[in-house]
Amino acid sequence: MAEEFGDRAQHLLKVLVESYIRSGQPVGSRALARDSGLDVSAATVRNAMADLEELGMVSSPHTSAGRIPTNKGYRIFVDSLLTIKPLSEREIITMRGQFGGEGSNQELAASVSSYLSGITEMAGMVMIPRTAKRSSLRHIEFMPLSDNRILAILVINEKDVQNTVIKVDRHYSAAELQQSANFLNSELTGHELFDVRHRILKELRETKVGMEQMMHQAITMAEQVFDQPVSSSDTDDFVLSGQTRLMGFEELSNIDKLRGLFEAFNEKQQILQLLDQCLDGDGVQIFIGDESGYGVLDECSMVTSGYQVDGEVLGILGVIGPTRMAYERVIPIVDVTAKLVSAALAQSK
Amino acid sequence: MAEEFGDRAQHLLKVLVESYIRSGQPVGSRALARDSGLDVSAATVRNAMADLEELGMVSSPHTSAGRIPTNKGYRIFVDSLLTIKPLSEREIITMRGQFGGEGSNQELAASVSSYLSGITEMAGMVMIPRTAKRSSLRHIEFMPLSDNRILAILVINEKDVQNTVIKVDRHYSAAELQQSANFLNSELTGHELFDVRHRILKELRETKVGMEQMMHQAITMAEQVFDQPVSSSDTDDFVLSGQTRLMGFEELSNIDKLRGLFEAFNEKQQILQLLDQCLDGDGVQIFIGDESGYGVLDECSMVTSGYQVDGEVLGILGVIGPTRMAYERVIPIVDVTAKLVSAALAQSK
DNA sequence: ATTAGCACTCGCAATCTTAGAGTGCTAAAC
DNA sequence: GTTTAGCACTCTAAGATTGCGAGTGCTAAT
Repeated sequence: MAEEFGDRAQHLLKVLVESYIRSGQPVGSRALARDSGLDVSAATVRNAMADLEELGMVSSPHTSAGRIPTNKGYRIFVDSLLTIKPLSEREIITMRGQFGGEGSNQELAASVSSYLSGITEMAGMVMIPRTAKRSSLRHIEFMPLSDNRILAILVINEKDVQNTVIKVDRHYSAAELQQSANFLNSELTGHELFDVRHRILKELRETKVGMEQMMHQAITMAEQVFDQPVSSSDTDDFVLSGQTRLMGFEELSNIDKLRGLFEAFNEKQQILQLLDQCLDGDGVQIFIGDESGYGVLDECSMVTSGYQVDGEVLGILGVIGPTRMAYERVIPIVDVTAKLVSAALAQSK
Repeated sequence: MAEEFGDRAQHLLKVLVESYIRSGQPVGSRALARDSGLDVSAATVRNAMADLEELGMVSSPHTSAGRIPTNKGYRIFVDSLLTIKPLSEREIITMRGQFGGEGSNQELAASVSSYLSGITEMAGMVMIPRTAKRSSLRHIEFMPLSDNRILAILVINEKDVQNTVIKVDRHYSAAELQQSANFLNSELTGHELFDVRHRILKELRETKVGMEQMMHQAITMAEQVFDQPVSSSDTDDFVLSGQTRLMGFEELSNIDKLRGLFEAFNEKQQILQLLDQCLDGDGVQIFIGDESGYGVLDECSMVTSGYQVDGEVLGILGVIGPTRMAYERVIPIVDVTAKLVSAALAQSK
């Protein structure tokens, strides 16, 4: 019952949010009555506003100002009131040109992130998930370093390369390492990283109990290589662009708030955690303000969508901007971008 | 003559700058007379101030405020008036513990940058120069990708790995690539990248006119690999930490200024250019305000120093902070850090 | 050359004023 | 019972006014 409110109230909320998004100013009853298209007086609107305020949808900054939407109000707005303006054919075509199949995943991500930032004039982000799933090992190679350390080079899929340094108990010659690599290549190449990590190594170890010394060493090394988080530096898998655009927004002119936000961007960890939550859902998802339970995003919203290959959500992309953003424009942009990226990935596979 | 001014004026300028750095407030004649230790009256100080103002060393924000140093005033201060407080033995020992010889150059740079930021409470930066000099090629390896593209993997020195994708005219088999790599390894391994790029390939091409097909291909590939800027992504060689700390400073509370600064940080290019200028000089160098001819650094100073191996300056590290920073503390910190990094690099070599 | 004295300037913060926007309530109208 | 008009009231934002304190520049005396 607390959530129930009539058609007119809904309509008014919609118009109010739209108006506030446009102007950034609290919306008064007179203006709202005029803009609503309804043939009601300002007094009636005032009554409705009082109800909406009681429901926690709107609030007024002070007694004699108009109303502004609360996070909850925004939530209702985007969930059930928003009329999305689909992109024109033209726009989609323009966008399609942006994401050529060239370059590594890293490069693609950077380009998409920057594109999102540019077109929405907010901050763009692309997360590249740990490549544990859907990534098959192409080749493995060892190289001796000083101090009993070995450089392992993994080639994954078609484009991506990862380097890991492991430590071993003694010095190995180049020839020995070559042998180990050959063995591992013959056993592991073509398998998905996920499988390699969770099954194959174990099997190898178990089945070949009496195996010769060399294989034993090889497997020990491999275990060390694949034990690490696959993406060598855990922070490489998240690209943020155009953060500075956020400095242009009124609601973020408070330096301390801005600072908190930028520090969060630098941490990455927390943002990634947030994005991980989106991995489950389907289609465009929206975080409004600190719904995420994450204080620094106070006056911000995130609009995200997963991109996928073969029907499986691989990663997340989206934008971060002020809560007061043009959702009806941003949502289809993020949506289409995710689909185009999915398509580009499918094609390059 | 324009630059000449007496001992007392110099002393007063020194005390003024120190006082302003401490308080951030314009310094009045009375306070300055008191703090100077000189047995003179405020009126005398006022006369001296008038002279200094004429010389462009100080200025007053408005008629009835005290004086603040201009960039030129700061310049004189750091060049000839500053008494540097050397670090205590204790502090140096603590610092020495920070930079273990572990990890790649990238990791070392990140750690140093972050350390500088932490201890100075400003932004730290470390530039890793293109590894063209002082970097010897350890190993080269090719791997076929789709679409006639080849992944080239370079191992440089002991720790660093670089990946480059090149395009070729036809498909090469793994065996063919192995052959090419073997050939190149035998010819190039152990040489410095700089030489490889500028001499050896050329020589090879010239001397072996009638060489067999395979070698020809190998050299063509190698030329493509080494033609690129050696650091695969040109932006990887600059690590900045703690930018957000800059948001805490009064003089950068202007959002637009801050935005310009952060955009410059994102560009990297321009900052790198600036740092390149430091490569020539010896010891600690200081940029004050927009001396660099670089507007966004308006109210900022950079304190930098080169770090070196075998007597050759390899890269630059330092800090960025407000012009009004505690130079007498920051300068020795940067100085010692550079020396410690040099030592750490020498050791790990 | 240095100093004391003094009039003067300026910025800052506090206080007050006014205009405008918008509300909440009440009583009448539909 | 919902809707409306009317009205008193509240609050803010923007100017205007004032007093204070800090600091200067000038002048005349030391």
